[in-house]
Amino acid sequence: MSDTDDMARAFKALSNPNRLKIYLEFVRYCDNGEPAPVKDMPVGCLLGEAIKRLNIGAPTVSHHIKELVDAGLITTTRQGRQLFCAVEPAMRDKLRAFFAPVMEASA
Amino acid sequence: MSDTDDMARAFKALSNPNRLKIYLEFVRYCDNGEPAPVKDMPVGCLLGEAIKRLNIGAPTVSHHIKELVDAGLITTTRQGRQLFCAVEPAMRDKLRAFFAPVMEASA
DNA sequence: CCATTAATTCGATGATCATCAAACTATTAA
DNA sequence: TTAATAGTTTGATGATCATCGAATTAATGG
Repeated sequence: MSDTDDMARAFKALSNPNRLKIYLEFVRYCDNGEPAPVKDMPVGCLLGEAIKRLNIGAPTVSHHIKELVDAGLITTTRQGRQLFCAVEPAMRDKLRAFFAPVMEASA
Repeated sequence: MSDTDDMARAFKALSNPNRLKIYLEFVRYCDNGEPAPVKDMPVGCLLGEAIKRLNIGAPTVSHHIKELVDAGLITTTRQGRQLFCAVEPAMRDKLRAFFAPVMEASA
């Protein structure tokens, strides 16, 4: 698997509008510019609220979350019956680097 | 169509490995850090050489290029029987901004 | 005009996708 | 131990996708 293929896989994970919105919820929650950003966010929150906003069922959200995990974009942990998600910083940085201007990247 | 949907569409266009490679050829060619970067690159070049590298047929490349255009990632012009492609700077910047850290984006 | 070249269109095919409803598992609470 | 809650799995369906071969259009060169 080439590096390009890794990127393509990440893009595929972000190519579904609902999945992108879910990822963005996590990004906003985890990377909001605070000195020590909160790392985790309960999916229960998504299921309870965001699902209604997105108008998709629980199985679909579950599926989307797994896709985001498989693409290396987020990680999950479980606490009791709740799932916690966190943005994977390595992949986020990879994406940033990918779109960084060539001039800056090679400087 | 929300801004998020625009992004999702761009990601979808980049989610196919071959299409991503084609786009990257254009990016490298158009945005190589030179003061006045060359803007255009003949697709004929792709068809002649890169196609062999990618191992896909001419109809497929033609299709991929149209997808990149529809997603707003590149533009094309025609000269004689050759097609010329250029990276769309607005969309490239949008993608960069999308992955820019929140801290920097709001500074 | 004819042949060649560059790219597109068409039609088809097998593959993957997004989503759902129903059934299920696991955890908590009464 | 029963009920409720959080999320997952399964199986299905209609939709979209990537790719191809064949036919097609458009431009160039003899």
